[in-house]
Amino acid sequence: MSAAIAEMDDAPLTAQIAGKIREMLISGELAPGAKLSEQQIAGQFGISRNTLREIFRLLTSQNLLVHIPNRGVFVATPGEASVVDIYRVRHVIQKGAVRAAVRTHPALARMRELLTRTEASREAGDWRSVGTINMEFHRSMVELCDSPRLSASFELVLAELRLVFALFEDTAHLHDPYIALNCELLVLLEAGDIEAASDKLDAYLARSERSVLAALQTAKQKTSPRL
Amino acid sequence: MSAAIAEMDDAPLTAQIAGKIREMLISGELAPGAKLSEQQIAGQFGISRNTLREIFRLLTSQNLLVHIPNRGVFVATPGEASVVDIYRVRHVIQKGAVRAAVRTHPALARMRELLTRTEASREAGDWRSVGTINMEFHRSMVELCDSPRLSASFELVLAELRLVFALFEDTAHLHDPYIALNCELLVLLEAGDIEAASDKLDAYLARSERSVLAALQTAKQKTSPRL
DNA sequence: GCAATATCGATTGTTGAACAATATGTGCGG
DNA sequence: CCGCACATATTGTTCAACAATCGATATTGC
Repeated sequence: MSAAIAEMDDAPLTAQIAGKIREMLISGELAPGAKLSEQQIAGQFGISRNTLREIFRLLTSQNLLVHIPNRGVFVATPGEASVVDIYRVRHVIQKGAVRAAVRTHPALARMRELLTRTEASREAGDWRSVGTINMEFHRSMVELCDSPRLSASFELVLAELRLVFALFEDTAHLHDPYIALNCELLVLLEAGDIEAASDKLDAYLARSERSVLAALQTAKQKTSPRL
Repeated sequence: MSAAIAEMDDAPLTAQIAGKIREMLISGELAPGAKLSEQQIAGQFGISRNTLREIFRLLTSQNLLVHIPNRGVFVATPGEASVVDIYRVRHVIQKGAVRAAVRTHPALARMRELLTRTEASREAGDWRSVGTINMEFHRSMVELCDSPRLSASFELVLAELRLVFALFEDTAHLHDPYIALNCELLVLLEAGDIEAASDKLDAYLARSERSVLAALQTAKQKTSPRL
């Protein structure tokens, strides 16, 4: 009945907690660079240290945590190099997706639906939601490839990118200008104009990367003026 | 003294064993579909069950093992769907690499070197080595992107592909025809002819995929005539 | 005899405690 | 001020145990 939001009872304990920690990471609840003490986190979630270590291994393999031997695990702190790399991956994979696009693909319909929901969230001023849906939009775009492995790889970098966004507090202006670009891109895809869509994607990614890098720059200045 | 072959002492125990198991997987020592009992494997390597579970999580996240809750972990058995998907990923990523190629990139030199070593191994009749070097060749190609994350993703599917090769016994004819194609492709890249190189890559991948699928078909018939 | 069910056994899931190995921090002496 | 020994805390790893779950076997009823 009320099992609407988060009710994954049956899933193995490690998956549950891993999901929770993942949520805390991309929501910024766990600050980047923070050290995650095994003892403390294990106590906090009421699980054993051994079980937690399995979870840490999982999240580390997803680039959300960094594991330094004999030192512990830390929340990853994506720097400019990571952002550049992430957008390089996006460029390759998403361009491949656009090239593989066919007009009848269900992913296009999903993208259209997400776009309307974005509009709604934007008018409601829910920028947090706008960011989430925007991510989903691009995730769906990659599904044009019909490749589970490619989608999985892409999801990895998207999660990492959300970690970057968690560094900022004001995400509004980071998403706002791109809704329109998303819309234009989708129209081109629905029309089957691969060439134009590809160019539009280039523009989108270049512009997005620049603004993320800029925001990262200012954010870094605020948190640590020197070093 | 005799510390020639495998002596990674300092690395954490889990990394060591994980590497060993990984080797056993891609060398076919652990047959696809085989169940890996925690107790047995842990005893075999003289490590604890807890430590082994961390390793299993790692290899599972790399698609080399399949983890079924409350059932255990099994060596992944890539089927036709996996092969098709793997080549889809290769298509997207490697095409992106070719597009990003610049004539002065060090990866090109490495590819050239690997090609000569392939020739040597081929004449020596060491097909096992030919396969390994061929993988390295394509791995280097992806490094044209200068993207650690893209390289990591690609390495994942390559490892899985080697798992497929482990299903066959006669890998000679699977690599032989492609040495020449690799060479032609490299020549085009060195000449800076992106367009031609891209086409050549398409041909390579299409042909390789077909032969792998064919080999998989016959291999499956031999192991399990029905079902 | 055969199908549905109950039971049993083995394996995985998870825990807690223990010890070794390693890094961090502290104080001492030079 | 610098380097070195020591104390401390955390991670790395193991072990033993118990709960939960799955598969197979044995039982029961028809």
